[in-house]
Amino acid sequence: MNKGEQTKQQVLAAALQIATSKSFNELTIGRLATATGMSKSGLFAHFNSKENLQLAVLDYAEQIFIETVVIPTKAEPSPLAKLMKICELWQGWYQEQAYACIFISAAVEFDDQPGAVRDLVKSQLLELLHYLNELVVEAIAKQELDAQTNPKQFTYELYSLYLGSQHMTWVGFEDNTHSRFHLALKQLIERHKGEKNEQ
Amino acid sequence: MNKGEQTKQQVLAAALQIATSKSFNELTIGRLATATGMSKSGLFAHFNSKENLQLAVLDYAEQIFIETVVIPTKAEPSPLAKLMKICELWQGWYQEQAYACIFISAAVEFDDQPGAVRDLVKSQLLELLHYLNELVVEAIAKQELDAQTNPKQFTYELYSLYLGSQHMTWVGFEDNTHSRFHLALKQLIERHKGEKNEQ
DNA sequence: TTATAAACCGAACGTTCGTTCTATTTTGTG
DNA sequence: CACAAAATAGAACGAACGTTCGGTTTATAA
Repeated sequence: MNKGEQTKQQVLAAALQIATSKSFNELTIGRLATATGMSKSGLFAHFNSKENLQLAVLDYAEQIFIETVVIPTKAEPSPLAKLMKICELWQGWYQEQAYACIFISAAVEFDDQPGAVRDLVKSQLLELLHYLNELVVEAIAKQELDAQTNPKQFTYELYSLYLGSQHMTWVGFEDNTHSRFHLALKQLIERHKGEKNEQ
Repeated sequence: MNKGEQTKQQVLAAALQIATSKSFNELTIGRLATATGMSKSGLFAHFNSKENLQLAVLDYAEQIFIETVVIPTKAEPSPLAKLMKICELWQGWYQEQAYACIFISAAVEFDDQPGAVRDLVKSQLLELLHYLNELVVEAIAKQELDAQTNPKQFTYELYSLYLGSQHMTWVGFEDNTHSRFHLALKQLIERHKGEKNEQ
């Protein structure tokens, strides 16, 4: 690996740290330069624009997200087990040293300003939803979930609970062990498991 | 009403417009001055600090939120009807000209920076949750909902769906009529209505 | 109507922002 | 080792930020 790529990785790691523990607005070139002990211009040369830096950070974050919560899932024996494993790893992902998942806060911060960053965040989140949905479809195929289960509806409700778990924990309507989240999740799955249920 | 209070209200209206359609970070004194046709210093004199402006905007937003989605609820005959009415009005509240509810985006923007603004947002959101929870408790008392229903758990799941509806709509996993949200809501309520259900 | 207070403006402050230059140092290669 | 290329630094830019201050206009009450 070049010297260039090497320091770029270090810069990205520091940048992700800032964007996660603070926010994307606070991820400024000057601050990042200080954090890495570089000069503003020296650091800037790696990205050539603020927008490129933001895009690179999101790519880097996705890479780590995949390593941290998607890859470990592959070992699970069945689609439903994978799904549950993701839910478990999710909490650790965002809660390491931040209040919220970086993709979600990026979505909120960029939702109103058109551009490449917004487009990337949107596609990343959509990709995750599609992956989850795929697992749900597979779980139905393997009869782990009810045949009448609407996959997208299931995915929608599952992901809503994930969103809820972050928000509620921050606001103080959930404890640190996420017990409400886990209970809701358990019931969501059981509801789509056996016999005939509503609709 | 004084001249002072009068223009202050106009300023707050413009400020809320900016904070809603753009974001709180983009609510800058210079921009707000331009939007209202005032000078920076003249406008500044009404608040004496940026933080006071932000606090004032949140208060103003809460006021409008109450007028728009809480007050109209009072006319409903029962707690459960009130609850459903709120869910209906919610969508119109945030979707007027923004992607997200201002309180939620404020929560994300300030979640990592301690101070009066963060404390206010947190208390406002918690207050809403407590109000919802109160309605659930009343609905149980009037036997509109199952006696075994855990109110806070119900509130948690209800609000998670609300969070989901915003996020999913933005990301493109929900249609404009919020059909998944409404289906999930309907099933959540029916699940806690009749006979014996899970847990 | 006149005096006083409230409201507002214009200019400037020190900072920080993203970005652009021109050097200088460091790295990798023949 | 030498030399080109890549990486980094330093200084400066125009713009925007929040804030302060002195002065001018406007509203309000006697």
